[in-house]
Amino acid sequence: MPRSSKPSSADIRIRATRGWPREHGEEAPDLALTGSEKAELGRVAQIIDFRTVGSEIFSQGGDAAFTYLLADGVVRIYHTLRSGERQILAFHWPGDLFGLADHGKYVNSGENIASSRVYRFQIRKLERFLLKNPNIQDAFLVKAVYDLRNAQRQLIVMGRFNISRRLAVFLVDCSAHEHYFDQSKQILTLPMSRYDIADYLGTSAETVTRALTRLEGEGMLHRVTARDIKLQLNQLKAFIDFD
Amino acid sequence: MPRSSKPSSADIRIRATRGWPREHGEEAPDLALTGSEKAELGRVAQIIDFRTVGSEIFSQGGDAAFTYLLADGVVRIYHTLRSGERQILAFHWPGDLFGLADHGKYVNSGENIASSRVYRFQIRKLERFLLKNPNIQDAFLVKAVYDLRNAQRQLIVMGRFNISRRLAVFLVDCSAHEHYFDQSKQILTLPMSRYDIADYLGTSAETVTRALTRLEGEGMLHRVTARDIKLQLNQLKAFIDFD
DNA sequence: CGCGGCCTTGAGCCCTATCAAGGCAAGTGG
DNA sequence: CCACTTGCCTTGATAGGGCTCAAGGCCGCG
Repeated sequence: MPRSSKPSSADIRIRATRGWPREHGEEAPDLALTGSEKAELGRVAQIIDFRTVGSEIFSQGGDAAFTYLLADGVVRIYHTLRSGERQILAFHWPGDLFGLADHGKYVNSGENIASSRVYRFQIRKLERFLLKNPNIQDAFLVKAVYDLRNAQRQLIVMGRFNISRRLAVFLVDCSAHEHYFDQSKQILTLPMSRYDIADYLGTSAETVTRALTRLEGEGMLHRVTARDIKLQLNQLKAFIDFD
Repeated sequence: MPRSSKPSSADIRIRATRGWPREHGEEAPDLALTGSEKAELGRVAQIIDFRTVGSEIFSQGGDAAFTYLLADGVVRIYHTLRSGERQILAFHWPGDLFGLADHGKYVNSGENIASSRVYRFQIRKLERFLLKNPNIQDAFLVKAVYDLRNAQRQLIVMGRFNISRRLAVFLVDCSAHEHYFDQSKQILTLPMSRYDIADYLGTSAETVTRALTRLEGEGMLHRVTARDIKLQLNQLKAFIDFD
């Protein structure tokens, strides 16, 4: 059951770089918004808490009233085909914007896969607001371009990598998010299931498991538990051999 | 050999919708920019002609000085991996913006695959210009989001469709561009090779041919010549069964 | 302690990649 | 005007990666 509360602009952040993520597996920094810009943005926002995992934040085909900014937690964005197949298009982490719409309808669905806190902006209000605040509008543009680069990167991964490499890329990407990666132990705690990973990588849950087994056999990782995975980042990055 | 000339803002257009392409296979309309906005935008642009097919407009890893807007022709955007494999990320048609960069370097390469005319904007100038022209900046934001939706759509296609369906989607998408699709004869004239299509769909040229053979066998299309293909759009769309 | 969801492993098959070779069309030079 | 070249397209044979169906194991929770 989501609860909404008054906005506190304190921790408004939009995560993006003005370019391709630098060192692969490094978290992108926040865009530079001044305190007063954050405060203004906070004024057009509501905060909503999603405590229970797996609640729908918005739904494919539903009326698109809001654009969302994740403050805390992890969100999966997915599209469902008529056949019932599901493609996960992105996992979103704190500082990400989401809620693409078309002609007033959401194009995808969004669900939190960990207890989450989101800001939401009424789309019409936000549009007017951005037109009056070119610096903030610029931040949104930079973020959109950043997401576009990421989507293109994923297209490369899907188009040219086998499942093992796709998985390796995915794990390294996840390791960029401090909250889920214990730097000292090098242990990644996955917030999503094998099915989620499979639907993101364009494969099946079984194949994800098998790819994990293979990577483990190669000594690139070690499954402490199903969701806690010790990574050998250097080996994984060498294996990925991106670019 | 590209030739540059003075900008004439007459035909500046940015093709995008504020949402997911409506009827699949319909060309997106231009964003509403006033005549004076187009004129202002034209003032910060140069026009360049690329007569010979296959010239490089910009190159992965090269210093990113410009953002490009296609006035005429078709452009392929691709990324080359260390292994030499190539993934085509997009084909661009008139009204499209391209030239993503990171930290001053282009992330991908761009080449024209048909005689093309492009506007180019010096990136620094463009950024300053957009900050002073919120309506135009808004158009760029809408365009970026439009491209993001398209990239996500392609992710669905790559993640969940077999090659025949990917190809069908591709052909229907191409048929949206009047200049290459003879409405009365229902004949699509492909400006790109089988290799280009393969590298876009994440497969091989042989498999593209085989998929064409299969679709032709099903009566969904007919190869008049290798590049001229008569489409049965209704059947193809039914076969795609998107959403 | 038993249940249910998630994860893992196995067997068989199919789609697609790869390697190889031949066909076709356009352009070139004699 | 015709042989030759070259790039692109098509078809065939074969192998293998990944999907699907099936079943068993593990863990957290009631």
